[in-house]
Amino acid sequence: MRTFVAVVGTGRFQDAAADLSITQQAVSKRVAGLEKDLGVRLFIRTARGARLTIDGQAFLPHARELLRAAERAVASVLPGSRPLRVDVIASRLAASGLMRGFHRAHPEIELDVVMLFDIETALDAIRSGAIDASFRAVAVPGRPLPEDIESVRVLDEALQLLTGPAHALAGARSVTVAQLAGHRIWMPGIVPGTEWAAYYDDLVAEFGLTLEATGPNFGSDALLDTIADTPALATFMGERTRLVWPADHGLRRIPVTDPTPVYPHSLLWRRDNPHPALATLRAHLAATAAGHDAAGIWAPGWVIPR
Amino acid sequence: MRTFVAVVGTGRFQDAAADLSITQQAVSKRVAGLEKDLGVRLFIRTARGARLTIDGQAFLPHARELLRAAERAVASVLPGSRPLRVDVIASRLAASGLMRGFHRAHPEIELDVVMLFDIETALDAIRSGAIDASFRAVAVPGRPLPEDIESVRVLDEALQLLTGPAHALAGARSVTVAQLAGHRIWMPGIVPGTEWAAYYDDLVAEFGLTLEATGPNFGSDALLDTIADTPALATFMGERTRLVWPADHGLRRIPVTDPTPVYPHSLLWRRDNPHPALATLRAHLAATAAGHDAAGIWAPGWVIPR
DNA sequence: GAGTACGCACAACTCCTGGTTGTGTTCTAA
DNA sequence: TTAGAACACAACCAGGAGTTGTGCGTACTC
Repeated sequence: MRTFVAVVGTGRFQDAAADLSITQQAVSKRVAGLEKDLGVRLFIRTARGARLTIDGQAFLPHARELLRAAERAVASVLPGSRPLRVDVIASRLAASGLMRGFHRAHPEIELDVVMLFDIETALDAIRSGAIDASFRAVAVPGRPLPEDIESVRVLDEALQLLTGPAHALAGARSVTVAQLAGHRIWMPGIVPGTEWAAYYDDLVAEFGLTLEATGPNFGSDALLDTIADTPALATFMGERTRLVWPADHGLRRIPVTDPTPVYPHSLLWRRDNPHPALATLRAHLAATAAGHDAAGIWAPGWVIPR
Repeated sequence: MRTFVAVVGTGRFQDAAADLSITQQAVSKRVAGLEKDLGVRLFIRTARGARLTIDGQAFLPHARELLRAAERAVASVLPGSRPLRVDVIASRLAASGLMRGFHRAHPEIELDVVMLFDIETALDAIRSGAIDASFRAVAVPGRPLPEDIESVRVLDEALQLLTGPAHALAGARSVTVAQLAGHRIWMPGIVPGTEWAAYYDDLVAEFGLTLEATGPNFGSDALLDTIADTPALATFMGERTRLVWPADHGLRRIPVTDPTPVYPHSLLWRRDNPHPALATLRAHLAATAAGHDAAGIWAPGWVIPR
């Protein structure tokens, strides 16, 4: 591909060869090989150089795109000036949505999103510089943040109940936490040992709910399918989470009150991280941050107060 | 890259090797080579397979994107079900803008845009199946369209005068063709022998204008630069053509009247071309087609009437 | 807690790919 | 007609990428 683009750029096999520091014959072989693989002729050879065929013209932008993709791939792991690398909690919550919003607002900023196992892993990765920032609930019970890590609360996301149309609560405009006792709430994909699991453990302990985390996580499609079809099951979902759901299969989102459980999202980063895009991300989140009134909400006691 | 993605997919070097029909050792070597080239570790090897490192997680989407780009590149020249391939006239006219509009309306349709030399080349390419359609002014003087080629007029684009702020006509709200006599109009990049050149030849002959096509075409940036800075020069530009011009350097677009020269764009295609996207393109153009009232416009006599 | 099975890495070897040098062919311009 | 420019073909060579064979570490099992 590189050779093909080089020939297009110079218009001559010879000059491309010089650019690539190989012989003209090698260029000829490479192009011939590419043409053979593709099954089409890419250049019209003339006595004054090489012109693109129509197939070559159609192929060219794709070849350039491939080279750009290769560059971005290399850049994504290049120590030094690599893209901003942010860890988001793997859940049906809004963190990845916030990053999508940031990307829309700053499409010029190269961004890589990863999902780490839990906050301990994330903190290690932040301290080692493997990632630049992390969206998490700060912190795990009983363990304060290390002092070289900074954090700022960026979003309190209320949890809503998601039910199918045949669920007993499907018609409710809102439900209280007390009303949820006795109903089966299905939360597959919660990994024990994560701060997300700790959050729901506390929720269960405090209000006597019935959460089932059984079964493997087949992805959100399968979850929504099951919820829609099973009258006895409901699940929790962040109010900001966008569902990818074909039109309307009758799924209901029902606000939870008395109190409203909120999942507190914080951004964590290392105090001395010099990545220029990190400041942009923090500014963006500060501008779009949203919380809830302290009254009537619930969060685990170990959450750092706003 | 393919090997890397295969290992991610299976979670085990062995299984990836089976998928790729090579040995586990070869997979190990490939991954080790990639890691060496990149300078980072991509997998954490365990006794139960291989997990991605953080770098590996960041790298993965880029690797997938690269493979998709490679697939699209191959597809672009694959005989049979390749993307719709459309030729647009290389000029400061609206044809490429129309294709951008089509792409916006139908982003799911794969599209390749090429620029052929002239309408003769385009007709040959249409007949041979090398391209599916062409935006052109039909036809060259004195030569009718072959009968296996269909055409439909999709856009009459009025020409406007483009001047810098210091040009003598810069303040005019509109100019007549007669007023243009004596002014130097600069049209670099017109290739002699094309139907575009024929159009301007006719325009010059009929109204006694002074068109200068001298000098190489350094691209539209250089052209606009020169126009903005040179009081004695102006150029023609299609009314629909979008300028890529930083904010406002004082360039003026001035409608031309008495009569208004219009450049007639037609879509040409081979009657028996079965490409499904071709019908979509024709429908899109029919829906967005725009013309001018016949009164007060000018086009060369050899243009096929609407 | 020892044995075993599994999974990846290393070593040695082979072969083919991809490079080089040398030469041929074709087109163009003087 | 001839000289030069540009790409293709042929022969050759080296290194890379594959194979087989083996070793080592880890985790499951009895």
